[in-house]
Amino acid sequence: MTDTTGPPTPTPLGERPSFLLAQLGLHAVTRFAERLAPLGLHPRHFVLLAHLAGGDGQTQQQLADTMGIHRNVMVGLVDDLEDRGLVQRRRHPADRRAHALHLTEAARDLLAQAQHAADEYDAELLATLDETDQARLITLLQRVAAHARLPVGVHPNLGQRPCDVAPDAARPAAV
Amino acid sequence: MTDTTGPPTPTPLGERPSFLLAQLGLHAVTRFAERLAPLGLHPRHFVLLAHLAGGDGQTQQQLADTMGIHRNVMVGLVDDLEDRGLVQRRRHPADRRAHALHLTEAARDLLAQAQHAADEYDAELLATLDETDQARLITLLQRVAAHARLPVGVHPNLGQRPCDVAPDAARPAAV
DNA sequence: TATTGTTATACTCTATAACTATA
DNA sequence: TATAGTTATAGAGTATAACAATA
Repeated sequence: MTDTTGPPTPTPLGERPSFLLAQLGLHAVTRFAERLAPLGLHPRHFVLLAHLAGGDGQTQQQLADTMGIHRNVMVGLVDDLEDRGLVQRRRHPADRRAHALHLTEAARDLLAQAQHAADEYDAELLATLDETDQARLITLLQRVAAHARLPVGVHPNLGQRPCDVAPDAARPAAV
Repeated sequence: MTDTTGPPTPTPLGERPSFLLAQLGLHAVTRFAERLAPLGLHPRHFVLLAHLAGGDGQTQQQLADTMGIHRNVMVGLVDDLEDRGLVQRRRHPADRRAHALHLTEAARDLLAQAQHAADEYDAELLATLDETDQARLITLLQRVAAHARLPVGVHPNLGQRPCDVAPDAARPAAV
């Protein structure tokens, strides 16, 4: 059968996994950005700090590859964080072209607060599910992500415009 | 306890539901846009056509509210589809300021193809899960979306730049 | 010749505000 | 006065290409 007339009842958007994921993904990143804004951090800054905390001294290019963004964008992100005294560009011991990025103590304090805010938001996002279903959902999402060959912990477009993080604005607690 | 030092082991990004949703959401909308591109449709066009198929004769403002976008953006979307002969702007029977939007037969044909492409993509996206887990994931996502008070079938930022849909390009099949 | 960091440019998308014609 | 549609404008974000320093 060449079914060119289409199915009698098309799948509603609210039942499409792709649509649900797109809708929830945008919502999650927007709300998470709102939670991070009081700390003066953009979601991308959070991801950058988190990745850097996993290994000090990485180059900008390495971090850009890890985060799935272009090195040009990385320049601006590091500029922001350096202006705020959260990261330092030091001489790379082995390559004089590259910068070795290092977190400051203030950054580790602020990152801990950001992780706490993220934990709170994640809990609230899934608050309607019991613990079993929460774990089930996370596992299912991880399986789908793995099947799509998405790198673990990498997300290039984390929140473009939910908040504007001026280097000299809104940092009530740390720094 | 004022836990300002943070937890000893921060939650990895790959275990955060907010991060997984953001990552998968962007991935889904990007890949879906690629599937739709051969039809000359942007995801937003697809959503517009799908909503309009549910009720012909709506005004641009009504559709914009339904889709969660501004009426200014709706103008451009309707322009695209009208240029391609997929929708018609007719006189509204009750309000001479408004346009009554109507789908053409070509649009219904193309929409059926797009729905088919969406079904195919959704199936592939979840191909790694058996039927039980697929249904479970969709239900869990719907519950989380409902808890977040997300309107059913509404997603404003559906794919900004994965493909550029020129009104006079790339329409192999219909129209 | 290739690569790191940087800067400049153009392009896209969005948000805001205006304008008109109707209500 | 408020609303539907339209247009224009400015802003943010991105991508591409170049450049200097170094490998």
